[in-house]
Amino acid sequence: MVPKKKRDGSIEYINAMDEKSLQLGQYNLGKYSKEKILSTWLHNIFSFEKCLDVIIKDGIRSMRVSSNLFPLCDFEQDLLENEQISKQLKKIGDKFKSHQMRVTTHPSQFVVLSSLNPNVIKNSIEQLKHHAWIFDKMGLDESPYYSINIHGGVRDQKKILCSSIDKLPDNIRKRLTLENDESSYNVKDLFEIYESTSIPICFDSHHHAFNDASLSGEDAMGLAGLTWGTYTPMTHLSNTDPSMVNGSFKDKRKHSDFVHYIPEYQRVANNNKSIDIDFEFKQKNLAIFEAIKNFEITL
DNA sequence: CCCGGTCAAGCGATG
DNA sequence: CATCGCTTGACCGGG
Repeated sequence: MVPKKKRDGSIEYINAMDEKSLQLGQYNLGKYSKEKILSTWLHNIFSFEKCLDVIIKDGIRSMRVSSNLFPLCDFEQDLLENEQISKQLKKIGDKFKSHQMRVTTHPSQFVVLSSLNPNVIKNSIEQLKHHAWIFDKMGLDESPYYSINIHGGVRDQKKILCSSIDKLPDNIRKRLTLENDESSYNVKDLFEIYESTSIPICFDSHHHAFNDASLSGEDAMGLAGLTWGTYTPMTHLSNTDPSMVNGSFKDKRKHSDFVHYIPEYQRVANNNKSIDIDFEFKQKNLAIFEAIKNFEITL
């Protein structure tokens, strides 16, 4: 988020990432020319670099790459092979590396490698290929340090999940991480997947509260930490909004604007640099600054 | 300008 | 059984 002065002199914070989207319905009506689509994509990746500059200036060392930089690219694959796009992604990748930043991406909820429908798996792999293509273009190593992070998907389908993972191309599989979710795959479930596939577990302390496998947060994070080898484990942090603590599952899973609570084990591990944390708060960098003031957490 | 309705996809929870 | 929510909201068409 960056400050912007309004006409009346007051300051409001706006999203530094000005991302444009395109709609399939409009596309199918022939409303989008190739030029329009390409210019939207270029707008997004130039905007992305501006946003990255803000993050770097803030001293934040981790950034999530949007899954929507190239709307409708599934239908216009040829347009992706473009000199300007390649150059800009390379430039962004170089900037990430020269500032020792950790880069992650979180493909959408429609990526389900454990689906009972083979076509869903096929489409999921296409999505993952696209994310891996972006990381390749940025020149980021094939390692979970630069992770493509997804959820386990359909509950109780570990066999399908493992066999889908085994079939993934290297440039996806070597970057893949699995995150525990609130209802289908907890940390113990994902540890079983790890034993068969070597896919590291991205521990989410908020999700863990909903689906804890009878493990304390500390033990769950410890178990997830065993799956990372020499890499610093990535973890996620978010909170239920205090006004929602007595609400329904739906209300409680929603992420708050700012940080209200950091589990002590996660705070300590962050400050001694044995884990990294992705802050999932709606106010983004503003939430991080406020947390530094309020919770003795360090960048 | 501003507003309300709408927007590809999978899945699980909710009322 | 329709709707909502999934880190982050944007686009479109009509007033």
